[in-house]
Amino acid sequence: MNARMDGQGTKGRGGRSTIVDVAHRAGVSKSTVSLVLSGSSLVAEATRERVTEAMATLGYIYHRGAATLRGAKSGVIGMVINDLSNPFFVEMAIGIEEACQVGAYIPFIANTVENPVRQLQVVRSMREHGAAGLVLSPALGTPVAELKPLLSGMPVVQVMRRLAGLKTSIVAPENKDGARRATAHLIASGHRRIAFVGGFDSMVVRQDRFAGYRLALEEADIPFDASLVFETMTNYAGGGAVVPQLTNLREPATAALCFNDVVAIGLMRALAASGVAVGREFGIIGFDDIEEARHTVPALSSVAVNARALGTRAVQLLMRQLASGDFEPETILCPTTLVIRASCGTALSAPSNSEARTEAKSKD
Amino acid sequence: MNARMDGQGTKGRGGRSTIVDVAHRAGVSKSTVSLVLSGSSLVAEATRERVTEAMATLGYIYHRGAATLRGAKSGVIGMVINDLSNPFFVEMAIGIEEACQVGAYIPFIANTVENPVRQLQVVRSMREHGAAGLVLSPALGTPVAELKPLLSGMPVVQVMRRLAGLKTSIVAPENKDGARRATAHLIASGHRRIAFVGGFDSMVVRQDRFAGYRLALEEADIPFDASLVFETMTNYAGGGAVVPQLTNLREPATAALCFNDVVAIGLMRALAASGVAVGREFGIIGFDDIEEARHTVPALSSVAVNARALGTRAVQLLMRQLASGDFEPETILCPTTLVIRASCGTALSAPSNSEARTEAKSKD
DNA sequence: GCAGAAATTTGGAACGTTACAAAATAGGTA
DNA sequence: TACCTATTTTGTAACGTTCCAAATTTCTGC
Repeated sequence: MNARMDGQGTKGRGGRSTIVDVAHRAGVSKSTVSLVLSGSSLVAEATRERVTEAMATLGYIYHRGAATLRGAKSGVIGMVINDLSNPFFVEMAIGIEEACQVGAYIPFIANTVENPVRQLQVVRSMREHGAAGLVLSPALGTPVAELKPLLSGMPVVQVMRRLAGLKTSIVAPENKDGARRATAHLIASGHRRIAFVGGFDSMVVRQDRFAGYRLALEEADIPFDASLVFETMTNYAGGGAVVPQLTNLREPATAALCFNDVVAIGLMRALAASGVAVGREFGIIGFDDIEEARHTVPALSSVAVNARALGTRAVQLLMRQLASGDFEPETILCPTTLVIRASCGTALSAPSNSEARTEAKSKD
Repeated sequence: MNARMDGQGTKGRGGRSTIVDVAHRAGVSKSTVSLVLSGSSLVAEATRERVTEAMATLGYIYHRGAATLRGAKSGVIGMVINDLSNPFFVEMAIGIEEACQVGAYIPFIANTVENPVRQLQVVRSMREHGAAGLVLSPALGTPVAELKPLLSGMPVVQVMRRLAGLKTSIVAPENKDGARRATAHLIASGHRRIAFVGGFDSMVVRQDRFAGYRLALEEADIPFDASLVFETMTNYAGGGAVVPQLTNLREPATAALCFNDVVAIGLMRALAASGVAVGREFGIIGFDDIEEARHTVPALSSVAVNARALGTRAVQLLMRQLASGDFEPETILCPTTLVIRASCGTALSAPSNSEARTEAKSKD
């Protein structure tokens, strides 16, 4: 209408070229460009080509913000992970990504570093950016009351962990059953003084695993001894930290079920450093079966949680809800596998637990 | 103007409440709400409180898409990482996050799994979502021609790796110098047949490290022998794969500088499995100094690259450019440290290299 | 060559936000 | 009280996109 703009580019002044610029260049209306963008079959092949070409030469970039304004779905799934320095969660994140990819969603990861404040920021930010849904592995000590309003109206799947007061879909391993089987294995190998090491009582996951541990004791008529339970950080250092108390028990423990592999490895290293022959004198079973468990000396027995599968299932559930529009909470429990290696010392006398898997030495 | 809407909520029908709903509820105009949102000092304290309260009760969520439409900056930094299953890059990612946090930016991570196609998708998606800048650790084999147009007009820092034809800011370790010092250490310990293991010639990082290796040989007047150079995948398996050829050399090698720690550990395990006493019979030095290097048996000597610092510096640079609006490419090289442990067997006879650090046994 | 159908294309009018200029209100002072 | 200055508040016009109804073009069969 008014004077025509400067030669090439014809950008909308902000540097970024718009759908209108493209339309101009291709000699069509912006509606047509929009149609091309959405892959509509209405537009004629020749036109489509002309438009596509114009987009390429102008370096057009789709402005998703403008689109969501009109109600378009963003195609982004937010994944909020508590601790990416833990290889277990990394593995889970990879599973999440894989599943997103097949569903044509793009995952944006945020690492909360177990910091509830940061988690709040990050969830809000994802929300503001129009994420279609969230996969959440919540930080420890998350204040549910503050988090909840940020999640309303969008599908959320809590994976691996779950918050006490937050009613969303959940994908988690069968923690209780896994811990029960691991403990039963130790018992069947002759242990009766079995410690439970790692985590804090406030963690729901620990509650589950701990419950499995107690259940196995109960089933074997072994009295529960609270002095065998050690709360500690869930990292290498945490595992190492309990050694002084563990070795100073009046009635010594002969084995330990650890909250996770990282704790188990920390414990194993510290015990070895203080002269205890792990595997022969002391049995250890971890939880999660991270990659490293295969490479420690002795190799660590562990309750295998398929982290990748966990992530994958979570996204599949989320995508299903997204597709159906029905966000009704749903819970999926994934089975675990007891993997017997050298650290529990008793591979030979392994009981007839059909669900246990003893790894061949040559497997590595 | 027309009939008033239904009681509570008064949402804009899409479920999400808007600035207008808030304004209505607080009895002010939407302009005022916008002012409150941006923390302007123009608005009276009483009004601000009323508005804030209205936002809380309505569960208002800021629509960043609408804001960017008006030219607002998004406050998001995209971080595109080639491989999050590699602990080195995870550590770097954590550094990136930390730095983002202090700068009040929110990082969104995307893992490209070394897949250039996925990388393209992910970069485009970040762009579409209005990321203010990008920290990029590019995937191997990235087609620069396709990537370049997606990056125009936004500040980008390549970290750790760099693409041959892509002119952006760069933050990288002093690869050449680190490799030179590590090789010199092996030479000073009496080795003359030193292999270079891992990576492919197309990787710029490997070119740098390889150049340092050759420089050290040259400085010691040791002729270069191409049969000592092994190209292989940069993972555990890659390191293990070279053992057959390595042990079948006419003139055997007595030591190896590896492209990175993961390769070195793979090599170490495979050598140990075939009966070679690493540390005594064969010296190995890795690169990156990942956490695991401290825990292998024997402990792995390595050229320490401070991954976290690398990430931090990259973001700092990016934020500086974002603040100044000057996106002129800049290169930052971070120094490396040679960490001598047991795997190169010669800690005792360590040369007078003032920059080398020999780790005390008690350090662990 | 024409009506009717089918295939394409096209103007707006939103969507939720911000910036700007202008309006309203409050606070002093003569 | 009337006037001037600060202090607050508010319409209005974008921003780049999609959607819908309506307009235009291209095909059919006669």
